[in-house]
Amino acid sequence: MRKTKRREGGKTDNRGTAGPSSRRPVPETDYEAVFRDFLQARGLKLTRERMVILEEVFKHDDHFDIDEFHMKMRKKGLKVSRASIYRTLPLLQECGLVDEVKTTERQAFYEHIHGRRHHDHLVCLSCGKVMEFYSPAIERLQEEICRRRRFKSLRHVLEIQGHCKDCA
Amino acid sequence: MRKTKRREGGKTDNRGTAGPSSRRPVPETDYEAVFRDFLQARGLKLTRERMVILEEVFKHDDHFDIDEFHMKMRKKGLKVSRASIYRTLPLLQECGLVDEVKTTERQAFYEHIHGRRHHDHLVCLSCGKVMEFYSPAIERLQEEICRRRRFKSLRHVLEIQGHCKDCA
DNA sequence: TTGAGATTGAGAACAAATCTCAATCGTGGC
DNA sequence: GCCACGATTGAGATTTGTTCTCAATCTCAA
Ligand SMILES: [Mn+2]
Ligand SMILES: [Mn+2]
Ligand SMILES: [Zn+2]
Ligand SMILES: [Zn+2]
Repeated sequence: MRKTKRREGGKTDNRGTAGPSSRRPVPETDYEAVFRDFLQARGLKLTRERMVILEEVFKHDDHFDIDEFHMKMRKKGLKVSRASIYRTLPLLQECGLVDEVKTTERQAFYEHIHGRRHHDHLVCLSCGKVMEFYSPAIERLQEEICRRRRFKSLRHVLEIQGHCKDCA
Repeated sequence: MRKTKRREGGKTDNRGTAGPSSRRPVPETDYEAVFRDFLQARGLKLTRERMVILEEVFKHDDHFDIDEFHMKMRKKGLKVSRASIYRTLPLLQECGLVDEVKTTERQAFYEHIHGRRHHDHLVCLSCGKVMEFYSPAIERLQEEICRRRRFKSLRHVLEIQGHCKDCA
C-alpha cells in the first residue's frame, strides 16, 4: 500500500553549484567542495537532496535536532524526506563538516563544524540552551587517563547539565 | 483486551527483611534500611517487588541495563514486571543507592553506588567493556568552567569511547 | 545517450521508555 | 486483627527517535 506518485517533478534548480564542469554563477563554497570531493572519492552521488541538506545545515548557526531541521525545511518548501536527512547527516559527519553530539537526553543533536574545533557542552535543563566550552587541560587529562590504561580513545562526550545563569 | 489473571498468587516470601517490627531472622542491611527510610519519608510503600529489585541490584556488581536485568530476574523465577523495574530504579537513584549512567549509546545503564564515589567511564566499542576512572583534576576544572559562566551544574557525563587494550 | 547501480520517499518496523487502568496490595488507624 | 483507601502492579498500549524496505527514480561514467 505504498503511494505511487513520487518526486512531484518540477524545478530542478541545479543552481550551478554542483554541475561537474559547467560555468558557476555562484562560486562553490569550501564546504560544498569538501562534500563533493568526499562523495566522489567514495563513489557516491551528488544528488539534489544532499546538496539541499548541506546548504541548509550551513545556514543553521546553532545546534539542531533532525526533526526540528526537517520541519524548517518543509516550511521553506524544500522537499526532502526525513529518511534522507537521517542518511545524509552521517555522511557530512564522515567528511568532517558536521558533528553529531550524542546527548544524555533522548535526541542527538547536530552542529556544523566547518573549521571549528572540538568542544564540549553545557546544557541548561530549564531552557534547553546549549553552551560550548573547550578546556585544553581537561582534554590533556583525558589523554593521560587513556594512556595509562592503554585505552585507545576515539571520541568522548562531556556534557554538563544544570541551570544557566538566566534560569537559576 | 487486558488479561484478567494477575499476580499468580503463591509464595509471599517476606523473608522478614521488611516486616515492620517483627523478628528479623536475617539482619537488615544498610541499603535496605536506606531504602526503607526513604520510602517511609516519602509516604511510599515497601512492596515485595521493590524489595526484590533492591536485592537483585545489590547482587549485581557491575553495570547493567534494564532489559538484561529483567531477563536475569525472570530466569531466577523472580516475577517482577519490566514496568516496576523502570519505576523502581529512579527511586533507588533518588535515595542515592543507584546511579543511572546515561550513555551516548541508546540504552542507559545502571550501577549500584552504595558508598562508592562518583566516577566516569571508558567504554570499549569492540567488546563493550566498561571501565571506570575518577579524576579530581577534571572534576575541579569542570567546576571552574561552571563557576566562570555562572552555570549551576547538577550532573555531568564524561564518557570516553574507544578500544581497550585487549581489543586494540 | 544510456544502463548499472545509487538514491529517494513513504510508511513499516524497531526498540527503549513511558503510560494506562483495572485488579491488587500495604499500611495507619481502629 | 481488620478495614479502608491510597499506592502499586502488570500486561499491553503508546510514544518517540531512528532505521529499514523496496519500487520508482535519479546520477554519472563510459
Ligand atoms: Mn557545540
Ligand atoms: Mn561505573
Ligand atoms: Zn537556561
Ligand atoms: Zn574491548
